[in-house]
Amino acid sequence: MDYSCLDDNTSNTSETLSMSKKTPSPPLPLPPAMRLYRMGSGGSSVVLDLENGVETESSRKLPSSRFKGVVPQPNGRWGAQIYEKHQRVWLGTFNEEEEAAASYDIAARRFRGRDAVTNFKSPASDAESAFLEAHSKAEVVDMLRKHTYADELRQSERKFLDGDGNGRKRCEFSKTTVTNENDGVSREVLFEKTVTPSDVGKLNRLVIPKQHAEKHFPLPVTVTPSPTKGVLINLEDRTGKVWRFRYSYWNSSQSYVLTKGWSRFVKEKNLRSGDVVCFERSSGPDRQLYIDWKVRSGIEKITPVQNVVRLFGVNIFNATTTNANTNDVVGESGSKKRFREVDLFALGCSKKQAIINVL
DNA sequence: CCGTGTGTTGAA
DNA sequence: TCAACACACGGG
Repeated sequence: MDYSCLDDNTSNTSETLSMSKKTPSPPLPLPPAMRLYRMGSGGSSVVLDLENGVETESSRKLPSSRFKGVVPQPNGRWGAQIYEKHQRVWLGTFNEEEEAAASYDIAARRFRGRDAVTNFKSPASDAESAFLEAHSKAEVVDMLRKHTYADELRQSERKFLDGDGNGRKRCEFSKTTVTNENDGVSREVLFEKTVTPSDVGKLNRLVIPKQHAEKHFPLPVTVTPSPTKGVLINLEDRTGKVWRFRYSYWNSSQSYVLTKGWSRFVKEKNLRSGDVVCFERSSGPDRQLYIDWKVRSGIEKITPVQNVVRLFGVNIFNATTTNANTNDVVGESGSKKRFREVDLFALGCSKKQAIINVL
């Protein structure tokens, strides 16, 4: 948690050399079938061998990463770290091994120059090099840890393109939901979904159309009857905020869903049925995922929206808002979970029940 | 309670 | 410099 060890004055700007050394080619991917997925956490974690769905209690060994600077975490996620001055600098934890590897790469370039040995080829554009130069090591590390690097990079490039170095208040949002491409770092639009009433209702889940889910968000083998707890995915929105959702497959309804975290998104963005959510992915090596939203086209509304939360046509906002508002202003932490519970209480059912109702 | 990331060690 | 391993600590 402390970057005190980061000495930003160390000479590292190896901008002098333009001719790049060559970076090692990416390691060979493991055959998916041979991969082990971990469940649980801490010392009591158990390795689950998806090959035959058997817990191999014997092997508590964590799987090594095939990437430099990447270390496994007990819960199946991946940590990224880089060393400098005999000290480890923690770069954060990530769901995907490649994500962690890409983060290491970024740190390596910032710490050791653009010719640093990295996991992936991408020699970093001039724009990105400049961006790295413009930020301290601590700042870069912070962005990596908060998973905001890709977005900050994009923003800086947009600002640059807007000309007028006095980038005062560039009126963002002018082009609301950009299915942007020429945004410095390009993004690929994976798919969009017009949300249904139940997507924004009490079920606290978003159904991802099967075709899109299987194409873009393949889950690690739905082997065994054991209900996979799913995975956590991070998506960044247009404000740079990172959303973490649980993504899993519900056998009972044969559907792919975003669950944990989704209702919070719905609430914050005031999503209503008919609105559209858009999933995008950075074309860069980071493969950062993005989520965007736009209000239902057509009916242009005045929708003050803020104080109305309809459920079955009933505005339940009053039942929850009082707390929500105060908590929003005050709280920070600990309060949010409470909303959910209050909401559910108002509905006269538990979360579990809510889910069961779907099944 | 759970996950993060630090403490630590030994190998490269 | 680096990854492996164990687990203390802090947030939710």
